[in-house]
Amino acid sequence: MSSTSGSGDRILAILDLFSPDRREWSPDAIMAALGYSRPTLYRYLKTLKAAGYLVSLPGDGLTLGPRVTELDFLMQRSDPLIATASPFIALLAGRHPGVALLTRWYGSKILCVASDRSPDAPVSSYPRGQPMPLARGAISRVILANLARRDQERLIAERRDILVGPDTTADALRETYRAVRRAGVCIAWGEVTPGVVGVAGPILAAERTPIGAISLTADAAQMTEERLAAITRDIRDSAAAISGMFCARQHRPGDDPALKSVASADQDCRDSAQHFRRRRQ
Amino acid sequence: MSSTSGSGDRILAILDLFSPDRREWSPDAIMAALGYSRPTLYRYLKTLKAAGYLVSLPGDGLTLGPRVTELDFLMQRSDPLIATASPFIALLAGRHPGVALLTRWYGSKILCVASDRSPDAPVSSYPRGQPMPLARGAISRVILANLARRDQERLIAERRDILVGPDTTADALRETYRAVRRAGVCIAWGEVTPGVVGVAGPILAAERTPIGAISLTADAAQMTEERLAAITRDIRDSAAAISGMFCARQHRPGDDPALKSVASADQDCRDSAQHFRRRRQ
DNA sequence: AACCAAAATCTCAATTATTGGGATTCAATA
DNA sequence: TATTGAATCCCAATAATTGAGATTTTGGTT
Repeated sequence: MSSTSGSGDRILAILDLFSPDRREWSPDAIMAALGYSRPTLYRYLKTLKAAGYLVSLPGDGLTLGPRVTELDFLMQRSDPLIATASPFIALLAGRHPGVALLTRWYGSKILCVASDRSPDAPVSSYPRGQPMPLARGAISRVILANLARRDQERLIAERRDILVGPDTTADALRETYRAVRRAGVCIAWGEVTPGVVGVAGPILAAERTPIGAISLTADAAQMTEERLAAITRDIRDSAAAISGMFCARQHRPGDDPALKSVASADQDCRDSAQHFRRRRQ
Repeated sequence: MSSTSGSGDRILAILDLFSPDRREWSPDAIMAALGYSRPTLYRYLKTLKAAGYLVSLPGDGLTLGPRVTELDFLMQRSDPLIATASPFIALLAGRHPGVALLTRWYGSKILCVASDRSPDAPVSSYPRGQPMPLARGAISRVILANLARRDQERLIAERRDILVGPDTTADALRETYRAVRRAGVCIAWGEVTPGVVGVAGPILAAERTPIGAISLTADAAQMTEERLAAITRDIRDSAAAISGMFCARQHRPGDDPALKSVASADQDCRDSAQHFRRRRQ
């Protein structure tokens, strides 16, 4: 990460200030937080406001503006990963009572980008758009486990504070990751939400780097051994199928992979999964 | 709009390329479209990709990335206009069969930022995130009608192509706007969607500038005169109430106006509307 | 209506950070 | 392994960004 475009970074840094804890910022607060001079900041704000990324509040304050909604609307229809994975999510939620999620890995964050739930599922606490914890749960673990060695090490070093705790050493982590990676799936009991079991599989891009995960969370109290085995199998197959289809996409660019039906997803799930796993060797 | 931050604008311009018609862009296409040099473009792209605004597709292409989803998630919970207007939208959709929308005006676009529909409503073609046409429909007209004189003129001049057509002169437009402004509400029959009637009221900020609109669209075939009168009254009152509440907000900053119930919105609808209209004189 | 304080914008010189041509490295494919 | 195209690096030139301070605008108050 050598050369970045400084000015652009400084503008985007303003958007980074907005968080669930602080959804309104005054110009002065931004100045203090980022150390920009007044004219410079107002120039940046003019740009961001003109484009709709920020809007003024009555009084003096700023919040995120409608342009982000517009972009998200587009993004939802643009991301081929979402298009590819949607039928699988529906399939999972249809077969097993629970909440199926598609999450994406970016920067060093995990974000839910699509979800589906069975009619009788407990309400999910992680709807679309919600960042997921990096240190806990099946999703995060299955992603971290599939990182390239050096990325994994970098992350362990950088986020030592949250990844390594009183009951986890760095070495234990590495061992866990190795096992998860080999298994191709990860199961976690009540790590994110008590009383809920989560099963997650990795979505891997061509170079074998994880770009996201597919998962199902279900009520732990109603979980049986067979059911868990079935879920695990479905998750693993779905993850493999999605990975394979997503990579294959590159050969038919511009081809809008019209949302596939749940039925055909089911088929793909069996077919592609095998092919893909075979190729992995 | 004299001094803008050039570098930042050039970065954001990249995001503007993405549209429903073209959701994938290759670096070369961007270079051609915007005329940036190769190193510069790649620097920009690195910034945008690192922040998650763009992601690489398999092959070589880029699409919008998960960061916009994250921001939208936040925005939805940050925008006090949405918080203020939500109960009114619910109220409208509850009282009248149809689709109630909250739209925001920014730049020179109209965007739907929240919606609700009655159980028996025909499906809306304008969900959250969807841009609305500038030249047709009750929403656009009620917003344009309430623009400050010079903004209105500027817009008429700039978007002459879509605003002034074979059956509309600029003067007729101005006259229409004047009438709509005076009425405080606008009704349009089948302009956006055939067979559908739309009623919209303006949401005005402190300085009387429109920042959005609240509207209800309903099946024209099932519309009666009384019903339309009732809707019109509700829309006008809601719009006035929201405008008043939104402006009042500035005196209790940081105060999270916890979502009000539909019942209390109903009350506000009557109360505030009168106050606000009185103040308008 | 006139006034006041705070917010937003402007001016402009200094300088710094950005730019782009060309060379180079990296990565994927045959 | 050779080959092509994509992505990055290098570095001097320059054009664009920056910020102190002055100025205007805005919104609220007496």
